[in-house]
Amino acid sequence: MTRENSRTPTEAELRILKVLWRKGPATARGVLEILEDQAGGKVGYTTVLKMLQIMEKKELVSVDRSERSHVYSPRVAETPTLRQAVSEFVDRTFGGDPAGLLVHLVRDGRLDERSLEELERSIELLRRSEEEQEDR
Amino acid sequence: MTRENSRTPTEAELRILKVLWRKGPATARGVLEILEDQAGGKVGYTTVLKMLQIMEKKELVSVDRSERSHVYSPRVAETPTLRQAVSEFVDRTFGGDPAGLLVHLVRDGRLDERSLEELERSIELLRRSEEEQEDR
DNA sequence: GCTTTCGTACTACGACCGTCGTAGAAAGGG
DNA sequence: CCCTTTCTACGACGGTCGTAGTACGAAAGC
Repeated sequence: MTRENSRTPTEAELRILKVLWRKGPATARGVLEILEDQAGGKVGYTTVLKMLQIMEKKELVSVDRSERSHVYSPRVAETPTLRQAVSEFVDRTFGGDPAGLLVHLVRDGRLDERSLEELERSIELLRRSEEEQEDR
Repeated sequence: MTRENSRTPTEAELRILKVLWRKGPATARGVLEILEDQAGGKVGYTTVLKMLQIMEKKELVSVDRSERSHVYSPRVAETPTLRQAVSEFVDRTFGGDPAGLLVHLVRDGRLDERSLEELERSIELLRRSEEEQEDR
């Protein structure tokens, strides 16, 4: 399977993107430091740098080379990226039908009350937007 | 990262497992035929065979070699496998918090009205069961 | 019996993934 | 000016993934 050009970021790429989404533009060292903080992740500096360079090639990040320390910024937004990841996962794992996934999720008991409320809000929002479409 | 020994099946492995879950024990050719039926998937016979052999090594399937044509059976059950896949995905993509995933799912507009209603029912059910626990 | 068909075993390959080592440029301190 | 630190660039490596070619034996057909 000739790897499709636009796939979801890999695991390591996503870890880095999350840092950039939270912190905004950062240098390789900046990303490294945050990565090291979280959950015993010992990574080499050059590893992070290489990752960022690869991600630039994939157009996941942009880079400002005007200073000696290059500054990387996310080039993809969080929401669509995650949306695509979900969509791909649903396709691969549940043949494109989200219902099965939902059953697993809700039954897992990992949702707290706040999450449930937000979920209900989302449902209402979706219903309303669909009504609008029908009214047209 | 020394790949953990018990990870979720890969994409191709999952495709094959799905066949075995639906059809029960099958030969390499049997699996191939079903795979070819669905969605223009042209695969080589030896590819499927190799996959099955790898999956045996990973203990995803068991094999009966008493006949010339080896017969493969799934060795992992569907529900826990999918559950694990979901869990891994939630960890990787949403840092272990399923709420974000749900929001994406709902917003994706891939859920029809029936699914939404079922989801709401599940939420209510979950709330009630949690109340019970608190009452104890 | 001889040939054609069908099955498994073995090997390989290209792509990607995550990880670094090392080399060399650049900046800054003394 | 030289030395140390701090960057980037380049290349490599061990692993997995998906795919398949080829070899060879066993079975089946004639």
